[in-house]
Amino acid sequence: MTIMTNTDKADLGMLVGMLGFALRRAQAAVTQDFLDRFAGEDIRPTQFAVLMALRRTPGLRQNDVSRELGIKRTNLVPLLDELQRRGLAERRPVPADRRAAALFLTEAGGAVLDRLTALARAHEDRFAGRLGAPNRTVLLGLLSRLADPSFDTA
Amino acid sequence: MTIMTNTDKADLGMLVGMLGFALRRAQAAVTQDFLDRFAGEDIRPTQFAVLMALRRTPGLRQNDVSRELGIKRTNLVPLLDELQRRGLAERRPVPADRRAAALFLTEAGGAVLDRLTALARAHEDRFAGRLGAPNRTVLLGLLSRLADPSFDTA
DNA sequence: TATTGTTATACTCTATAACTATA
DNA sequence: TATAGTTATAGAGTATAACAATA
Repeated sequence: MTIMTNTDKADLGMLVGMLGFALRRAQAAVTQDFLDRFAGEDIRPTQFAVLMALRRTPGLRQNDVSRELGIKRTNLVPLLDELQRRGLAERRPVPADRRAAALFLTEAGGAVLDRLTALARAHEDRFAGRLGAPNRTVLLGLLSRLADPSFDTA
Repeated sequence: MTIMTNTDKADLGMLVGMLGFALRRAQAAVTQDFLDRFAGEDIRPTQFAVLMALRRTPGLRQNDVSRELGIKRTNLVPLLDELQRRGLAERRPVPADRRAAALFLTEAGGAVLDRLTALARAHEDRFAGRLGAPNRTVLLGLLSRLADPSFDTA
């Protein structure tokens, strides 16, 4: 009896037709490009998302940020500790609720975020180029639809 | 001076228009559904991918599997240890290269994979329903294009 | 009683260096 | 010298339970 072996490239078969697998590969490519570009600023994707949220909506509470960005409250604490340690964001007391902390970009944080935004634009442009700009819009729509359970019964 | 606060839902602004963020949210939704459905079989996405690859291409070497699926060789070892411990897959010596191990589904592994495939089909159907079947095909095409650097200069 | 932020902790995923046995 | 598989380990990312202060 001969033992069958196969040293060819794996034929992934129906695996490549599965959404989860396709998403994983696409996200790996996009995340790697992000990490390369942002390495010099030492900013991770989640930190960038928080800074963006604070620019768009100053005064957010930690609770809001964690809920909207899908970060557990408990994991947001050390992330904010570091942004604060680096002088990019700050927690301010909320007079109306002394349990809460309102979050703001510092002036330095705003300047850094300006640089980061330029990096992010080049990052987005790379993948817009890979897709074609109209397809990028299509993709964003389909991805948000994937994440939205309200389309389940439709 | 009044301290401005904002307890509304965060306006995520241009964050929702970023591919990385959209991919993260979509993948979270898809992965959660996968984990829910596969919890009873105690199979994780990566384990499932390996089993699928072994069905499609019996006799693959660990090196091939790790390269094609994007798993580090080193992390594949404990994964295979467990599949083997549970009697779902096995390593067989390769006469032509005594360093290598050829990977195969066991009979029990094949039977389990039949069940898993049915779960996977229902899983895929949920999101096909969320998108509409034609859109699912469009999405898969755009995702594979995102992951393919050969489109960079095109 | 419930909520906000916090601490401590654990589990998964991923990544690197170095070893072994073969080639 | 290089490669296949392995070991040990470290770092992210993410998860739960429980606490103090406040509502």
